Amino acid sequence: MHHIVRTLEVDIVLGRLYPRERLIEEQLAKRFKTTRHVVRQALLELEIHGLVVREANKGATVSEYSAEEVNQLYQMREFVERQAAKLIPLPVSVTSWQQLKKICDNHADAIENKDMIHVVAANKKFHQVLYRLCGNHFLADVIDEMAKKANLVRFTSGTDFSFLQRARDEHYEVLEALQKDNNDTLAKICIKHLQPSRQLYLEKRGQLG
Amino acid sequence: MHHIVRTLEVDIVLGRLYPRERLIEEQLAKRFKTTRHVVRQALLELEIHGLVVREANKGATVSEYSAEEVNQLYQMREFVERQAAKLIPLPVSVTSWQQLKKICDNHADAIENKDMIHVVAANKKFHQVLYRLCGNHFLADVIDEMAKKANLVRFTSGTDFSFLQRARDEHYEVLEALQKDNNDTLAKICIKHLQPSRQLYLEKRGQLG
DNA sequence: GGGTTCATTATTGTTGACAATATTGTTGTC
DNA sequence: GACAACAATATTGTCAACAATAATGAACCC
Repeated sequence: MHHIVRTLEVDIVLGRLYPRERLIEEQLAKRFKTTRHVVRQALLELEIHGLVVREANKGATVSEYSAEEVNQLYQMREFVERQAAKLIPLPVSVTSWQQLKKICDNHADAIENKDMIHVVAANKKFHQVLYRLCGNHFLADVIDEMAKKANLVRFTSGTDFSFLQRARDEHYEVLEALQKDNNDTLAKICIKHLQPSRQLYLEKRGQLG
Repeated sequence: MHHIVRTLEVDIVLGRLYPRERLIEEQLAKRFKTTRHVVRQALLELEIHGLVVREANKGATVSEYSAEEVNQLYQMREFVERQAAKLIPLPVSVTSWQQLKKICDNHADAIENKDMIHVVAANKKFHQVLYRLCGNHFLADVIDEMAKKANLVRFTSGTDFSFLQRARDEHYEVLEALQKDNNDTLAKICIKHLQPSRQLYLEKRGQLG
């Protein structure tokens, strides 16, 4: 079941699913070669995480955030990621650093190959491993949750190459900061890393509304 | 279905359900006069919120947090509640204030009557309405989520009267602060308000382990 | 008696069918 | 042609029965 949830999340990140798009149980059941039952559970999970909205007897649709909500969401992300960055004991252990380095390199490779699925996976993994270093898993979980919600927003056209390159470079900046002993510097980079997707969305939204 | 979730949450707050206690689908189905199916969904929801743990083919049990996790949880609660307190525009509107006042009074009444169910309900409502004033519903939601998790910890023996009285008095302190124009003061009261339950748990835990 | 295998029971996991509801399409009337 | 009432369809919600798995207890062997 969790496989369905993850796949739908990826669909959302990659813009294969749009906000307000309907999610029909039977169709999903057919697609994932399973029964409506397990699809239902998956939709419930997505609903709880705020990625889809469900109305009784009407069904599920992909959530949509207003510009105001997007601002609130990013305000929250900055807030929790800054805190986590401040809590990470610096410099980090060699093993942690190497683990992150590896993920970064995978991410970079995936970008080169325009393999968006692995780009998304490596990117997600990088942030998860990074923020778990703060030592507080409640905080790390919230960061992860907010990142998922932000995926609703980041409907980047798949080939926004400079956008991806910038993210990649910033990951290496993070790696560098993790070897030094200045949490404020690390926090600054993390916050900076949040801005492009936020702005991209608000611009696109501005064009529409 | 949501009714089951809420009822089980209350059971947890009131200590009618203990950490590690098994939750058997059929028993719950009988108790709530429904089918296992809807019980299952309720358990899934509780699992996602971290209140129960489910193992494949083995069933669901009420979650248990280690002392370390409790510390992390309260660290997180202080962090988010402080932030929300700082964001609330002060002084609050008259209508908001009166709404909170009413809830406070209900809470006080329920304590007098030793009506624990309403005590819990009013207490929960007070915090929800209060923190929603911060204007960021993502933040407010996280605060709510953390409060739910903390309920696993606060297995207060139902008649801990002085504990309840103190909470009640602190609510009125909050009300007072909401009429003034000092977010730091408000934040301090909010943080102070968190301490008793944290300490109570750690003491009890200390007795055990 | 201690341990191992096997049967029994308790519990969860899965399925298909049916009921309830909302949406859409159609007909008939004015 | 616009509107209302009704019929048909699409979709979600609920249920009971069955299958699969894990926990428990009994019988057996050494």
